[in-house]
Amino acid sequence: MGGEGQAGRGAVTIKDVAAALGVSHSTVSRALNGHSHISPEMKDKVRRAARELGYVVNAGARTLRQASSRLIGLVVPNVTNELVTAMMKVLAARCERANYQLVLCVTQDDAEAELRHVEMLRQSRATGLITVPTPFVLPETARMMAAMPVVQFSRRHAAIDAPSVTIDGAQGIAAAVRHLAELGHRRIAYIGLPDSLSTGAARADGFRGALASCGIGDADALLHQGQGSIEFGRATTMMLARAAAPPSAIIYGSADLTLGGLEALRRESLAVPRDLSVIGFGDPHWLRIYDPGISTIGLALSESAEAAISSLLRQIDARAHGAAPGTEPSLELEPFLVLRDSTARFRGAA
Amino acid sequence: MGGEGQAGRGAVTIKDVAAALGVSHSTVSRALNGHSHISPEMKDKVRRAARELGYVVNAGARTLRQASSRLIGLVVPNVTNELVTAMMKVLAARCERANYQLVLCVTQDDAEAELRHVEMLRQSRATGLITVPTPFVLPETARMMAAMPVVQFSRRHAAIDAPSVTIDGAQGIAAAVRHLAELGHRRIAYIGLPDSLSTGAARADGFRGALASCGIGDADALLHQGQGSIEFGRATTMMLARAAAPPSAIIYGSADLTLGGLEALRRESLAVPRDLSVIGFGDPHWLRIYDPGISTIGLALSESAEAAISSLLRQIDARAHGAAPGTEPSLELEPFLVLRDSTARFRGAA
DNA sequence: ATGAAAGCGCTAACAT
DNA sequence: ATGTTAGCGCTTTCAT
Repeated sequence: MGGEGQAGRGAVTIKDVAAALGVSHSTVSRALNGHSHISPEMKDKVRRAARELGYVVNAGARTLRQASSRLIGLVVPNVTNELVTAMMKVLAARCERANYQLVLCVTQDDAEAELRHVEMLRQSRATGLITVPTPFVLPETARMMAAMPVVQFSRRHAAIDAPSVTIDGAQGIAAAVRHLAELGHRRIAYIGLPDSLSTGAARADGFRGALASCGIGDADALLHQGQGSIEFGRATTMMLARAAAPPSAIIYGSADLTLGGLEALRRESLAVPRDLSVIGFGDPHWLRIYDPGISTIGLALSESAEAAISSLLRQIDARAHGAAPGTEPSLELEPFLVLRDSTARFRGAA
Repeated sequence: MGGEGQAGRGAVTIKDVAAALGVSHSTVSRALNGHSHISPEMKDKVRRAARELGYVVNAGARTLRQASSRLIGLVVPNVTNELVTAMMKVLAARCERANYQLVLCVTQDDAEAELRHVEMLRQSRATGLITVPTPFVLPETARMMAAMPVVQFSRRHAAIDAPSVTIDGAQGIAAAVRHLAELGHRRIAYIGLPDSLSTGAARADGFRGALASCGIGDADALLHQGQGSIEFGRATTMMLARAAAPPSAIIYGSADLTLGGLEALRRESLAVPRDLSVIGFGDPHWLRIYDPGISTIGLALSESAEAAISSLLRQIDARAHGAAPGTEPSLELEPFLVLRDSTARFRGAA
């Protein structure tokens, strides 16, 4: 049934199909691409012949002709973050429907890797890209990005001249602080991401600001920023739990930090929320298996992904129609507090 | 500082660089690609001019010439599975080093989507692909795959003529059963994936076989297969816990089922392992935050990913050297029991 | 060491 | 409605 469908050189081309039918190759092209002035029978004959010969259109040749490929880049630091997986999922679906291919680029937060990836995307004439930029984007990277439709997602970097879709982490953390303050807590700790990440800086700011506006001073002693690893969350929580003057509540600044924190709390057999109130960040399903259920700062995952993608698609459209660029607005979504059973009224020194 | 670096038509080409230097465009090509017979000074001049003009090689044109692109496809049902994320991570790293781009294709276990993705990969002359095949691969999909280097990962499908790297789920489940039987358990339940998935079928087989070889009959009453969702794990666990004759132990057949199960156990306040022994599947970090720590069937994640990638790369190499195909062996890795504190000696009726 | 020229597979004028 | 032709940007002979 049909030819061998060889890849590479020697593959069957429209010329082969044309020859087999005794027509010109442009007729084949037209038929295959559903052009207007082509007789239905011819269209059918061509279609049939093409599939019988195992013809597969050469996207490269088409790209060369049309000067733009149907690739969309997704440049992310890792592949396990909640926001990233949501983005992959939604973007993959959208790409499939719109006949784009999704090129996944993992930077591991290495600026050089980021540059190499963006370079390759430019080389393959990617239509656009969505990026969670590394902390220290190279000037060259920013310059390359300037030449294509780009959306910054989750994080943003000043050097990149592209709209962003982010989550208002400051508000999220502030809401958590306020909730705890209302419950009477004063010694509230925050374990978060480093200032090098735009997300880390914003969340820490939110923490400080909320503390101040709640009339709680001496923020810094309870503010811990470090690598966003499970390990750091665990170690810092352990340290805090064993401190001479432990906090009565801890807020986490990322899902991994929360995970490490919960592991530490279980090991230390801390009674939550009796001895310690806890608020996590993000809402992975496993927060529900901890006993008690962990209150947390929820993020509108697919919503933010959708927003970013729409922004990118609008830029792509604008470019296709030769419209003026630079009008795309940035967006900052509000997170929301998900209250479960891990916070309680402050009941005196632990 | 350099030109605008326009994308699409009007971008600067080697001809522009050549013109600017008053040399021929083939000289530019040679210089840029580091060919042998080219003077060092010329190489330098060209390099400098290229970067000053903002030249970016057109990968499409190169592909057209060389009849193969530097794309590797990863075709997966979803993007959250432990094995899949491990694969993405490892493959992304390998691709970056070897100058490939990783095209992520998410099928959602829909055979039609799978076909469309594989078709697009063929069209863009992808060098090869790694796939976690859908349960019901279309003949057309299998045929397209026959034309390129392919490795099946985690699952395998009979219609696809390509080596596979899988995990011996039957062994994993059997080991879990044996462990529980040694602890005196007789009423052992298994909650797993459906038979439509090769993984689901194998694991269920392993369960039945181990039960029989441990002299425990009446398997079917305690064998529950269904959608691998958190919800199914939760509902089935709930049902089992409340049954007239509940099991004294439960084994889960996927990480999501485990997650749902643990949620149910927490809700029902079942004492693990006193009232119920539990063994999970896979080893996501959150198994450590449940109290007690959950014993589980551990998988060699990166190892299996590496193996699959190596197999693919070997096929690609072989093809490049015109070697005979079809000699690549399949591999089945052994999972291992990770013992924590969720299993205990059977102590009579609950 | 460099230049000239051909051609990869396709699409899109421009003919007819 | 179909055929002819040119050319996208690149690599690669074949000359020189």
